[in-house]
Amino acid sequence: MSRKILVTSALPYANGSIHLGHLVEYIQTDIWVRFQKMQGRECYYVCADDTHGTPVMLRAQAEGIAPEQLIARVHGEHLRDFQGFHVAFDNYDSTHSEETRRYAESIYAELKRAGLIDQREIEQLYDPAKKMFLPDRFVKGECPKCRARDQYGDSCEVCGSAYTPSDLINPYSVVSGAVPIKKKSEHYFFKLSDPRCREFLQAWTRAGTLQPEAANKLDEWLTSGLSDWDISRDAPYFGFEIPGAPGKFFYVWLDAPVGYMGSFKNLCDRLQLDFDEFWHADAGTELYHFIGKDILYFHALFWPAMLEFSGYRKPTQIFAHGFLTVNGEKMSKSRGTFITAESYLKQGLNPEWLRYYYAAKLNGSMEDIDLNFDDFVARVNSDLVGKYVNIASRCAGFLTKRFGGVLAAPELPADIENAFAAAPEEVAGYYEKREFGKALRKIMHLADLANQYVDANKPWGLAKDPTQEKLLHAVCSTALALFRDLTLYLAPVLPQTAARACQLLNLDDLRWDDASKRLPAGHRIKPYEHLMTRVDQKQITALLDANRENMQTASAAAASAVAREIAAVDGATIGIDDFTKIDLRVARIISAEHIEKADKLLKLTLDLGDQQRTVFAGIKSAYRPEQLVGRLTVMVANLAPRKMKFGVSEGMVLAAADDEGIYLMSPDDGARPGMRVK
RNA sequence: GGCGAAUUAGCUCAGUGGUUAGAGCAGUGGAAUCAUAAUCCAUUGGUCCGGGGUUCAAAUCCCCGAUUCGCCUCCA
Repeated sequence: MSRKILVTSALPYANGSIHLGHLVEYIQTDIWVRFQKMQGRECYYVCADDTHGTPVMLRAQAEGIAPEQLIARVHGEHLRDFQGFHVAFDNYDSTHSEETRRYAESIYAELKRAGLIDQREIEQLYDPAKKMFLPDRFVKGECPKCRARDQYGDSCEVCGSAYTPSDLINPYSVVSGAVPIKKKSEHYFFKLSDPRCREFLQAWTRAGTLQPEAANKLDEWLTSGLSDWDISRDAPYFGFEIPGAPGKFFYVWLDAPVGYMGSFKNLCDRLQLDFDEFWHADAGTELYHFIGKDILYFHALFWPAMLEFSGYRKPTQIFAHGFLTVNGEKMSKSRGTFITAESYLKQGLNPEWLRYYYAAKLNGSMEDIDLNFDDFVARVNSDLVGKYVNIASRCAGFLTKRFGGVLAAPELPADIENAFAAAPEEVAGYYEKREFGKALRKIMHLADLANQYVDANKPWGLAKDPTQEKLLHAVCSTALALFRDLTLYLAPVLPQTAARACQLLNLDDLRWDDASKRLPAGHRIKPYEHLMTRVDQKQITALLDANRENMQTASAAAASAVAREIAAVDGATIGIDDFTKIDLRVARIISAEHIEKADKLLKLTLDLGDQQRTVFAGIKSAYRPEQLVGRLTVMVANLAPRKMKFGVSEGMVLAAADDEGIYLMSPDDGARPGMRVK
């Protein structure tokens, strides 16, 4: 029986644009799905926007629109970006749908009936100005260990220590700037600590459902013990209200994976498919989730447990991939070092270049992959234009001009015949295992053979000799037959180029088993039009420049939004008395040195006129010590001394900072060390 | 701090006990001129992160160290 396969990619969050990091996953999944479809398998690829949660709610407020308006707009943007990269979902839905609500509610009801839902009171930080509970990310303050300022509620970026939001010194709400208070609330928990869950997960995670590295990671988590999972959030919250629990909503991570079901149900209704055939506990069909390694926890623990104890089938396998780095550097959403899908397309870069490059780097593991733009240019130009497209380009002209576009029977030398005959199975094996890099390596080796064949037979030489007419015809027809095979193998990666090659070859479509059938003598092709242009390094430069500009605009917009929020809250202002408590002094930096093992700190010695101070400043990323020595700056002179990992810091220097950089304060000319700043 | 992963040619990567460690690209030398996109032939290049060990034999297995990156739960 032919395989029936349901495939998902992780749902992108509706609070942000699709960037090149997201695309690794969607391109990976799309290639795999296209491959399965070419094999003639019944395969569906569904996805959706993940729409619920605090960030979406707050962003909609900041924009002055309803969350529903925001998610509708973002849904359109996301779908546009995916289509731009030829990611062909069978359905792209939203978690804010009746289908998803229904499955979320029924799964919850089943878990409750199974005795796996617990209720208990917990204490959390609460924003009294905004009247809402604050997730960790929305509370900032000073690190309890090293006193670094503006640290998130979970861990310190300066000293790396982990803690809880209530440990923060001088905490403030990122939303309003108000001081959070502690408040109790009743929460609902999925009892993952229940022995039934533990036993089930121990078996499930070792049943070949995960990559070996993922299974190891899960093993660590399982042996260290699972605690219950908090699945409720208090109003105000954009999401689904929990049945029978007014003011309580499903946590976004509960209904996000349920969105896979919701989206598929929506597809079933459109195409008259049988939902149960894919989701019934005993379903004989296959279910695969492509995810990033960062959300393994949710997909390999919570999600299968939810499905198991609510009577549904579990995923056949979870395919986790690594993160994307760009030119060797980590790209981070919050830092804004990302290139959006939209800007890539707007700059006129070919989406298939990126699909090819990612595919060349992808394998079945969760290792990170690096987008190195120099390598990108070299690889795309050499492989796709130089090797692959070149074969058609150098032979199709003869066929059109000399033979009316009609093919002769191909005549392959034995070694090439053998190499190509073995390819369909080998390449298919690589695609199936998600070893795309190996697949492309093999395909490019075949392209090399095809170019060698052309070179050995020199059609341009044959063309000058009227007695060689027949051989010229055979050679060009053979080369084109090889080009057809290569197109077939590349089609999952390059759907658009493959479609245009089909036009050239006058074929309706390409199926994998066509590889065994040569184009017959007498088949007529169409005139050659160029199939792909080269990447110009200048296009890359322009792309990088464009995203730098975008980021500045974006951070400026974000800053003004924060300013509006802060201005709206009375509690955020202080009186002059509060300000005069701070003793600010002009100081001269008389020495600055690196600290062994410190990632962010420099050790400064400051001259205050009548005394010297040692201050550790988190400015290593922006300044070299030799740039600092001798210059004037401003310090807080009456800050309590603080023991830090590398010594005692006796104050702090003032600097402006955002995601882009750190800028130390300087007084105008004439200021002298020790002068008070007020 | 604990645990884990990675480190191989200028670049991107293969290679998990067995000749003299490979590929593509880049570089160098030559050939070709069909292709408004290029190719073909030859070739330079390696302390396999460092050190120690096991073994007849180590890039591969073990130990120590360096660097980078993750994870260490209610964070998307």
